[in-house]
Amino acid sequence: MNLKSRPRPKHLRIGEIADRAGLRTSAVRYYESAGLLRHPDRVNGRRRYDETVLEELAVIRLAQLAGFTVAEIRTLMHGFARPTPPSERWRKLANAKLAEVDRKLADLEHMRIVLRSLLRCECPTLEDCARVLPPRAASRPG
Amino acid sequence: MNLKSRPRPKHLRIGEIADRAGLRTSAVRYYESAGLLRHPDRVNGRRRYDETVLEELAVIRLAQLAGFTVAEIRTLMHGFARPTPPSERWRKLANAKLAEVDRKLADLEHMRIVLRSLLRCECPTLEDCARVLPPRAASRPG
DNA sequence: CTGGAAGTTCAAGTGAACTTGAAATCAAGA
DNA sequence: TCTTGATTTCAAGTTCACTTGAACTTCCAG
Repeated sequence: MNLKSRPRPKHLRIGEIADRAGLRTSAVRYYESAGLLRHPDRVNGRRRYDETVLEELAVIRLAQLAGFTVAEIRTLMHGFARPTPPSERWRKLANAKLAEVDRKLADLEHMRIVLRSLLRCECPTLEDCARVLPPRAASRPG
Repeated sequence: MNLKSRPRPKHLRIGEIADRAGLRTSAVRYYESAGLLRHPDRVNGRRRYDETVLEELAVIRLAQLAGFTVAEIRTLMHGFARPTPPSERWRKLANAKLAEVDRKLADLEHMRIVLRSLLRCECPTLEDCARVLPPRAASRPG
């Protein structure tokens, strides 16, 4: 039989996985405990991975770049009844996240405006600077 | 003497201060303990304020709207040799903050781009979505 | 066999800006 | 006086994504 020709799955320890993914081993263990990665096989108590875990870590990274929290990534990866295509998974989560990102963007743009005006300030006291503010808590217009 | 005509400083308790500022009393105490507000007079152990504290709270709020942390606000309000005009105080802090805000803005813009592309995803698996990512940790280009 | 690197678990620490809880005190109206 | 509500202090909890520390165990080269 052609046992040799079949590429047998190299078993990798957590240190090598972490290195290849640019993570600390503690992060890999954390992802496992947080339900992002499933429990890998163990050899004498130590985790043994095959290379597919690197793809799962890449998914995690992609989702992080998109701003998703660990809880959201868990939903994304394991929170759907079986064969749910990525398109639907993303749609379920990305719209809300987009709205969230847009809110944060607006906040930061506002900060920029405030900061620029503060840099042009000529008030005699700090209290004078603050007098331009709306009387009370009016951060979100009713 | 015209004692009546002189507006005597109404002494306000912490609850009223908090209400007028749109804060919780716990926040006002926190600001005091964090060195943003000085220790007010006490009557029978309870804090008594005059209305000027509302202006200091307005300064705090302004600074928060600009994105400053509590530590930075403390510097702003009490971290300068005495008669330092606001212009100089703001300048010392606002430039760095502006750079910080711009970095966060860029991060969020990037998230937006990623999210929009995910919403257009047609990959058969999540792992395929992630294949477009740069091989390893390349978040900041060298 | 030995030493050191790498692995294990579990609890606790990090930072930011407050909030909450507990237990006690105080003011004021019925 | 009773009772309610506001206040006090202090420590600890909250959220997030990990990291760190302590105390062991296991693997591997020499």
